[in-house]
Amino acid sequence: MNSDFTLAIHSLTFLALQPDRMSTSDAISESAGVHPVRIRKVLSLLKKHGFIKSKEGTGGGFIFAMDLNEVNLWDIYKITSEGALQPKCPESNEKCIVGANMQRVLCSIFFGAEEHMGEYLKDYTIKEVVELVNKRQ
Amino acid sequence: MNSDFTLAIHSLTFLALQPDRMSTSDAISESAGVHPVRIRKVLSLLKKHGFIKSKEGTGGGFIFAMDLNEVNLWDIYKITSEGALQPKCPESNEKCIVGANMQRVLCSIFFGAEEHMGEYLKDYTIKEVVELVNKRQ
DNA sequence: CAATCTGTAATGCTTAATATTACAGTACGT
DNA sequence: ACGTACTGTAATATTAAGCATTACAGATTG
Repeated sequence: MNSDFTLAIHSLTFLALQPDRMSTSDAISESAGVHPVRIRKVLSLLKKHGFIKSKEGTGGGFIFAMDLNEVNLWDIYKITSEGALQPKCPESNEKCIVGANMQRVLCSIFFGAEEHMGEYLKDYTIKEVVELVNKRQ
Repeated sequence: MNSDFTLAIHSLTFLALQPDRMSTSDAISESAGVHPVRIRKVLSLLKKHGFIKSKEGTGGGFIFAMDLNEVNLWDIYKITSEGALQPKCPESNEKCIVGANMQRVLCSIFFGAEEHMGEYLKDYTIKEVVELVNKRQ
């Protein structure tokens, strides 16, 4: 699984716990244990989709822009990892009935699998992730 | 998604269409467009779990060992890719409540996602994959 | 105008996936 | 018995993907 997805969840959860002030990419990256530039790349995506707001300059940073209940993991998956389940089939042999059709069949099956997983992920909002994180401190 | 999974499906589908004779790793690898050694590695796994039988020497190869209805994609997923959905979380910051708990929370969520996807994959047997492959020749 | 941020491109590094080579072991045909 | 055609697997090389790092422009504040 793409780690952009987990970094996005991590970042949003972090921001959810700081609802009143801006958090810097440095602070989030320190919490997540990755490079600040990587966090900014992920946050840039989240901003583009309206989940967070950002502000440049001194005292700037990132802050949640929606209600915690409105954001679920499927939303985040879609923007960070859609298609990640799809198998990267090599060029298979068109002369063979299996080779010629397998890619089409698998793509359709995996697309369904992703949709199915989506139903599961929709049940987790950031609010619930925050609660789970808070449970054992 | 791990390509061992799709190669296993490809191989089993190939064998399903040759129920009466043995197929060589060369023939399967040509159909799948990958190196024979890689196919043998995957087939070795399938054999270990009883899905296929193999025979060495002249006229040898691989052949299906079960009923096509008995093998579903979840069975294959489990032996080739179990845990593939799990995020590879970097060492996050234990001093931060988010960093300290996120991995545990995500692991549990992703485990659930995999189980959920399993319910979907169980509905596809190799027999059905064969039928889908045959549909448009 | 100096300090502190975001935003993003470019480059380098590290690890995972895959291909390739090599060779031992097994079965068959003659 | 011996050459040929296979599987089985380890070791190595190559390629691709993921990620870190560097660099720097632009925005904002005091």
